[in-house]
Amino acid sequence: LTREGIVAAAVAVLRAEGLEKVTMRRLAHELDTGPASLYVYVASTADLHAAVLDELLGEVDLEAGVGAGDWQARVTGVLISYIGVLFAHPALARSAVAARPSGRHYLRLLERLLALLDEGGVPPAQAAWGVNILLQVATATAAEHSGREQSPDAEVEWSALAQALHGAARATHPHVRALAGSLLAGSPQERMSWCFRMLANGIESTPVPAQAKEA
Amino acid sequence: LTREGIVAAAVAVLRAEGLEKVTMRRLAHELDTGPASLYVYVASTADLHAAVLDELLGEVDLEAGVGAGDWQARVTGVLISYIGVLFAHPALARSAVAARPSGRHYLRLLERLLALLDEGGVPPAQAAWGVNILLQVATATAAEHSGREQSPDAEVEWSALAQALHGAARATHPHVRALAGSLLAGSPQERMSWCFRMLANGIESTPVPAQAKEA
DNA sequence: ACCTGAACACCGTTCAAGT
DNA sequence: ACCTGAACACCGTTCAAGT
Repeated sequence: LTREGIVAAAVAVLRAEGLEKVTMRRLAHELDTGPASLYVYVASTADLHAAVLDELLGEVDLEAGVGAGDWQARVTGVLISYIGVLFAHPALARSAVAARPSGRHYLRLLERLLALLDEGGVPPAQAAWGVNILLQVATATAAEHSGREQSPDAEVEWSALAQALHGAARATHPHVRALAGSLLAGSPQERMSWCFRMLANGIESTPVPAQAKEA
Repeated sequence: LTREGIVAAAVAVLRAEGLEKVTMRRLAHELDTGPASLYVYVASTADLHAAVLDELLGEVDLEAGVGAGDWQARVTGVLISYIGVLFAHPALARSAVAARPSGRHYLRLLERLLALLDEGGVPPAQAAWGVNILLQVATATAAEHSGREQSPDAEVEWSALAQALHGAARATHPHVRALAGSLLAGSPQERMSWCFRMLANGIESTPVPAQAKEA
């Protein structure tokens, strides 16, 4: 019984049955012991899920989009690969939104993104704050979309939104009414590409406050 | 026993003890019945939490930042008010990341943000896609920060990250090493203000693909 | 229709006691 | 030090049976 063994078993259960089944009791059963035994190596369920997340992050393709011309496309490529990895594990994406990861694969991803921003000539202080938002948006996007395909009432939720938007009263919600089409328009791919280009533009052109440059 | 009564009881429990206690069994106990009875009015725990979220959204101050000069400051004001509301209920913020809300208070917020972007002269198609990202970032920010103060090991997690960043090897993680200070710099307020200004700049200056303008 | 008791199939975490 | 049985205090959801 080791931490690595427990995490490996957790990843196996994740791939086979999803994060919902990655529980202390289930893992204990898998490793032929009782749940109490795991607490010697793992602080809590949250700790375990964080370890599983970092393991998965090893699959992100850091060279994605290297063929493409500009640095913005390369950043987009890496982040879309990151989203792809999280897409495969809906619940993990949701847990990643609240987590403050610091594992080795997370650091590797951070280093790569900072290198790409540097290549693009983005001022370092802006790159530092910007990379946080890039990862935050990517994580949230994965969490949001993965909510869709996972649960059976996701389709219901989506059409409830579409109905609410199109049914908004012209008198009280003129902008929602006028833009209902645009709000729902575009494929996920189109929206993600636009989103990351938009973020790159914003990060590139928005200076941070002077005193925050070195702290 | 009505849906409104159940939601009202849920909000009361949320305020008193947090979302973790807003469970079917607990609410049933509160309303002097069995958990099975609630399923006549509420489809699932997720449905219940979504209803509670929309209720809370009624507290967002849509006029925040109206004193300030430019539209960007007004958008930032509304979103910081939104973050403030979610901050008070950590777990709700996390659940909001995956949810696709469509309640009346959510629509009211959407309408206000679209109006502010319109005032700012942002092209409608860009405003439509942009408002999604603005709300997504605000929600994720609340979820992230609320993770901190809530759990006792949040401080541990944070210092683990700080250590990882400062301890990154110069050879393998040169950018992380060089920017460790900047990555952690700034107050939450400074970072949020920068973030929303950055997003406003990006949204304003990044055209959407032609075919997505009307769909 | 609406309501409910009881059951099914689970959870995380702690702790005293053992090896 | 490491491991464990057993317990404490819970969950969501379903369904047959009642009113």
